[in-house]
Amino acid sequence: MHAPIVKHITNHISPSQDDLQLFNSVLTQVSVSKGQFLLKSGTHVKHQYFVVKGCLKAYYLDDKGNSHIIQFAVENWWIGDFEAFFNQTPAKLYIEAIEDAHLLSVSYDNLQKIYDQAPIYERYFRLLLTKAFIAQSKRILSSQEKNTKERYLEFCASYPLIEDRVPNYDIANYLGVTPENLSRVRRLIKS
Amino acid sequence: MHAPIVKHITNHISPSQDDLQLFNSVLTQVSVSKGQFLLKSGTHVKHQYFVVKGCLKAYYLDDKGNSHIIQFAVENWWIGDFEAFFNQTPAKLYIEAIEDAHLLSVSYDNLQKIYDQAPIYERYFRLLLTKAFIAQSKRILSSQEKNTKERYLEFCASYPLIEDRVPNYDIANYLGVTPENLSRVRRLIKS
DNA sequence: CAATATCATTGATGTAAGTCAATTAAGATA
DNA sequence: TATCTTAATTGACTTACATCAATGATATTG
Repeated sequence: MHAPIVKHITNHISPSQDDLQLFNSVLTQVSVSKGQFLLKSGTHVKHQYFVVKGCLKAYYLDDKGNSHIIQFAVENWWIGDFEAFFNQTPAKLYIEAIEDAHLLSVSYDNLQKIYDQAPIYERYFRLLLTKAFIAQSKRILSSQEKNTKERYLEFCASYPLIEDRVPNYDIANYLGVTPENLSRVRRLIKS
Repeated sequence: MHAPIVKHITNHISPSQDDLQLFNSVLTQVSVSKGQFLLKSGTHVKHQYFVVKGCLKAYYLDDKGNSHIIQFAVENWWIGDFEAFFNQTPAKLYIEAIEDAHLLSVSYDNLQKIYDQAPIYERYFRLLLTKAFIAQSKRILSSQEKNTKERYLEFCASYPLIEDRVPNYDIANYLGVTPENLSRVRRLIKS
């Protein structure tokens, strides 16, 4: 049994031992070292990933070649190209390790099997999605009502585990501002 | 049986007649006329709403008194203060009818009951949430990589049913720009 | 059908953040 | 530890969009 994910699951739902056993039976261990890719745009998305150890980023490359970080992930976060996984269409995202990482993966087919055999996992992912949806709503609101300084402080407060593990230019990218602008904002905050 | 919502449900899952009967049994009809509120910030959020007829907006009022439209809803959309409903905390949103509207409501307690009695509805809402989550991701990306003109065109293409039923200042607000700016952008598009 | 809000448009000006270019600081590698 | 690479900072300048103020166009209502 993979302790970290079991804990994450039981924090959200109350599965039977059999349910837990079932989920564990389909997990595969994956490792990526810093700078390597867990997923590349254009490829088939077979898995979603749970982070046991390490730090990763998911980003999108637009028509102009600019990257846009969608999500960071550290210990006990799920990461993947959610849309491509759900629709089983080619990946639009790159997922890259910012630190050496150790993950657990679950495949699309196995997940469908699990939903049918243990419907409690419908609830697990419904709850995760609900929380992710709410977090996203806040990100949209924040980008509309707040300036860069406020958004940066909010980011540091919300993701203290991430702030020190990720370069500033990645944080700037996530916030949708330039590294230059974030640098100036950080100077203002310090003084 | 309420035909529109039955159709919406069966577009996503395959419930038994009993499952459908159960869901229908907890629905309540609600009507609001244009300009009236379905929900106000600070109140207890008992329900989520399915739009049978009409058009509504959900918005947030920030510290500075500025409003931010989170969501529009027309026929066959769900609307509500999702976060407050899920956490059963006081509403942060206002939901106001842009047109006279006719809705179906489901209460928090009844929804929990339904989840337990007919787990297939866990799947229904998981699927809805997944789609909403993906749509939100696109909204975040769009606001980062595109200018006002591109975002406005994208909005019109994505929500043709909404574009003509909502005043321009509401669309501007949803896009996070001023009505003046949207007006100028629309002029550029026409010429 | 006036009278009166409400909404959309236009112009003039201000500002936060972007861009481009150079410099300094910090990490990585040999 | 010296070298090379990558990241962060700073300055000068540009730009998209906001703000403020006025006017023109639609609705709404007595």
